[in-house]
Amino acid sequence: MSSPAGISRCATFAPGSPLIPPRPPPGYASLRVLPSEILLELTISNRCGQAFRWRANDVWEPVDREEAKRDTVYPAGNSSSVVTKDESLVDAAVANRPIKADPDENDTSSAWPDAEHDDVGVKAEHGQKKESTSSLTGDVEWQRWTEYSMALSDRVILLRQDVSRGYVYHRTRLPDAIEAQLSGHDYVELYERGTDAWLRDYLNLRVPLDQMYQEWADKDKVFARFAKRFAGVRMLRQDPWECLCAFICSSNNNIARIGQMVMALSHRYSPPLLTLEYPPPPPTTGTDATSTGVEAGPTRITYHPFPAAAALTSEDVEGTLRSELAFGYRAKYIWQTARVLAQTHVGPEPDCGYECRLALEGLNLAPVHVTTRNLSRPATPPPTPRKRKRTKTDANRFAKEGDGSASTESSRLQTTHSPTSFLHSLRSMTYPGARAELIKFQGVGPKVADCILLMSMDQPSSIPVDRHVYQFAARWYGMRVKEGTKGYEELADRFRQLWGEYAGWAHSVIFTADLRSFQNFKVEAVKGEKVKQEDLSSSIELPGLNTIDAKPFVPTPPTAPLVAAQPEYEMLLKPVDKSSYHRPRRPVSRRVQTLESASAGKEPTHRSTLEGKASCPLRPSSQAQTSSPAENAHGDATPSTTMADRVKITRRKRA
DNA sequence: ATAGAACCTGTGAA
DNA sequence: ATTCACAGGTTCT
Repeated sequence: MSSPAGISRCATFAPGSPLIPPRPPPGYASLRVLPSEILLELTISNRCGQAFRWRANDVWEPVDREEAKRDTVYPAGNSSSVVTKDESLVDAAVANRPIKADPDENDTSSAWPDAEHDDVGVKAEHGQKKESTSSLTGDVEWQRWTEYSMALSDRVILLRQDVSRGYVYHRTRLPDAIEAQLSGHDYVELYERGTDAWLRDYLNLRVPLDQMYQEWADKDKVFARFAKRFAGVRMLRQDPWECLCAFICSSNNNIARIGQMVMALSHRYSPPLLTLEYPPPPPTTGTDATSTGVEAGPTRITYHPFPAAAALTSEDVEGTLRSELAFGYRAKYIWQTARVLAQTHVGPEPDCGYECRLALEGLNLAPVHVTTRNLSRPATPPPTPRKRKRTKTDANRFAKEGDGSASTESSRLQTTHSPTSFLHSLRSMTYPGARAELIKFQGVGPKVADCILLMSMDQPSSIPVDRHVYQFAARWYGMRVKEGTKGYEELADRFRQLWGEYAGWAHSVIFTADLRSFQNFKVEAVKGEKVKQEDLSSSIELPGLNTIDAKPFVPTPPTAPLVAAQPEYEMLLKPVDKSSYHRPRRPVSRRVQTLESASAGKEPTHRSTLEGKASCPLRPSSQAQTSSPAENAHGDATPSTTMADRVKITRRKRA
């Protein structure tokens, strides 16, 4: 166990030897995962377009010189976690207690007291009161972490990745009232274990990613180009309801705004769970505020769970989403979807903490919590020759019926599922069956359905064919199809032919590599010299790829082989890809449309109001290193206006 | 059955 | 200062 001497700060990589024991920060538990199996930055970061609710905060900790004396023996090899039973773990956890949300705050514009501020993590004014940081004596060495955090229904999960050692560290934060009462034993037994189980499930750790990378790279030269630089792109197993909402928001939208919308939805329609405080960077780092001289205060973040469908069913939701949260035309889709779900599946929602409970019990499917008796639809793929297909318009009508006054037709369709359990139950359906169910919702088409299936419903072969896919299919694979239903399916099938059962996972690697947000990811910047983009745009010799005959591909239920983490991992630092491809121009007709809508008395696109300039430091400025100014709002979470800032004006014409 | 147009909003670039 | 294209599409005609 020879650890390199100088790996103190944000080591991009060092070989993750199983012999190197984990060194979790105080209060954190360890989960053994090599970076080739998952790289959080490429997976849960809200820049990836997969999950949208994780925050990324920089945290600095003084480097502990003397070896942390931990009594645990860490097994080498496969992913296995160690939950330290040491009481000091709990002590440390309780020491840094979360701050309560201000109860006196009076916010009329929102349902929850803090909703105007917390979703952006307001910087506190006073930078003097440093409570947790040790007094910084002369030459303290600081280590910077990126900490990801997200609220589940009953807790906040904190995640850090130690790439050099091959561990993910996690920690559970609870509301004040609960955390104060817990003994160390309870903390571990009631919460930390559940978090660990949830994390394994959520991160899909049973799938051997590194091994699949090798297989994909063998079959696909294009994939091989990205395999090293974009190692660790793993598909999450997200909550279906949240995933459904997020990808309804995704239509005709960019990743940054999708994330903002999902966050805004949470903060507006679910109560605050707890507030955490992130200290400002230590002065010694000299990364940030040295130029300004302004001592930054701590960043406070209040976490909200994702709201249940029932919270989005009241009449005013659509208008609120539209005028206050700037959802645009997607407001109606979200509202209708929530309404149809809540009125169709009338069983009680699972209690708080169901995510971890499900994972702890090893139950992948929803029907555990709710009896699924009078299902109107079979749990197996529906026999397609139905008399009269239930159309989206029908669903729309159904949504608009009064709450209690269910027509005979409606009541016949009701189930004892809850919205949550119904969506979970789609995980046990076949790909076409679950897809058909999803497409019934307004705002869900083939692409969005495939996103949901891939990212939350155990359909790893599902390939969402979007603009990117058409583009790189043509450019890199020579697959040219006409955009449209037929081309969509053909393209997806051909990629399934190429990549196999987990084709959707491979697709995600290419997709991520194709994001402009990651255009410079792990690319050594040659000083002053721009790397030419011809590398990627130039045609690549790919004999055979163009002639894959599109046999119908029948997706199979996912298998879950145990992960065999590869101990070796090499990072490629070749400055190969600095691509920015040129997207195809859209039809000129859009110009007309824009002009027309602008002249239709809408609010101006750019508001000049400055009053609501509250920044949105989802990530501290030091972390936003987007080098491409052309990045469409990816690089920084600093909108010109806040959600609460906008004035409601438009009474939309409803056709 | 298949094309086009329309749809909200925010941002960088021209 | 203004305008425009574009962003992980879907719905309607």
